[in-house]
Amino acid sequence: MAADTRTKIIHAAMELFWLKGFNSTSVADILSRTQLNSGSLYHFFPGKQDVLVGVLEAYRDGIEEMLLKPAWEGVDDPIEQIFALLSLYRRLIVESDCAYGCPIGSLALELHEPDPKVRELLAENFRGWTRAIERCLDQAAARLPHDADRQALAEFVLTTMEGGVMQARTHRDVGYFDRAVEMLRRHFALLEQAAHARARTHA
Amino acid sequence: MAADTRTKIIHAAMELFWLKGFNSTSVADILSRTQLNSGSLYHFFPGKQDVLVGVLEAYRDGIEEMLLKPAWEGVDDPIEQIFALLSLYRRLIVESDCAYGCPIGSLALELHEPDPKVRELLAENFRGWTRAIERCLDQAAARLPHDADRQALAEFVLTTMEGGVMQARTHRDVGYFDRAVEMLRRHFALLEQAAHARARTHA
DNA sequence: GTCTATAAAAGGATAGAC
DNA sequence: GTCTATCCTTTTATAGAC
Repeated sequence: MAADTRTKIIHAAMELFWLKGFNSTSVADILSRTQLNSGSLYHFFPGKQDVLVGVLEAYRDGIEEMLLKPAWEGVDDPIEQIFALLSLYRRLIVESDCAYGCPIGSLALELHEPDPKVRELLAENFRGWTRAIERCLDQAAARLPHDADRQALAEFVLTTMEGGVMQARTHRDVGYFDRAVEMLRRHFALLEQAAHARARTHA
Repeated sequence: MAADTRTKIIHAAMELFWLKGFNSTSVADILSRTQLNSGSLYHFFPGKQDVLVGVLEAYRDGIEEMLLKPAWEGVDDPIEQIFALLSLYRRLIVESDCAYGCPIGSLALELHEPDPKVRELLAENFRGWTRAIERCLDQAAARLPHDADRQALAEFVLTTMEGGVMQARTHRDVGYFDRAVEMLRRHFALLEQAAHARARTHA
């Protein structure tokens, strides 16, 4: 089915905000890419800010289908699902010649005084991401120390992704991302070891 | 001594780029804050982009005096120096009501097609930061597993800081930063344990 | 719902006197 | 080195016909 006008605008803006950022994307850019006219855009959106709201809602609502499902294709182990998601980001980095930036993270740092709706949507996007990781950790709970803070650990996976993406992009070298992920893997290995050791002690 | 014009511009731009970002800071903003006129700025800088270069050079050249020295006041243990630096960021987050963003990280994600000079300066800033951490790790080498990759570990400290700052800012809650740092602390604790265990085995 | 034309403002940068 | 005035472009947004 041909996308309706509103959807076309959201998708074009999604890509442009990702490629150039919010401030560097003009309404004219969006119109030119969609082959629409000013009147159409302002019929659906009061202003550019509202297009951003639509884009952030689309990211939030698409996390399952557009991000997690592709990343977890054929991966069953919950811990490996976490690293499979990180591998997907690695692919995006490589495919963009290390110019990739997480669209949510980039917007979160670009917008210095976002209106409350925008800020809340950025936070919702992060929460959706970390909750997905948290579900993996819950499934793997038996392999982790029982006092492990799974929420904090899930947030730390996001921390690793965002920090790794930022450095890979800045240095234009995916090695920075790889090493960050490797550190996280080592952390999980140490946690699983600690859980084992403790289990043995109490056996 | 009264700062000369060039310095005044750099300092004003430094603060404005940090508060509002590069694209959202106009030349007029800089002029208004410095009480200077357009002619003065363009006498010292060919354009706005070049002011940015000056700002990034100032950050790079000031890392020791402006960042590390204050952070490490009275802290001798090299591992504790790492966490003292992170504590300084925590203070900045709290003092800004959780609106704080790392100026380098924010610019690194805001500027999507930076010219080579700007990109290289962003990278140099990150390198200066991670090298400082690496020096701490070198001093603490005996307490870490001997096969520990200290460069990767130093980069991971930056990863933690940047990811933690980004989430604290987005959620407007310093707890996100605290939990990221706590995870890192746990990682260091596990590393020191592993180093100990191995040392005992080989004794 | 979409089109064209255009208003209204902001932004980067320059010119030329002093 | 600094001042004022101003050019030119880009940008967001609106008006009103269709």
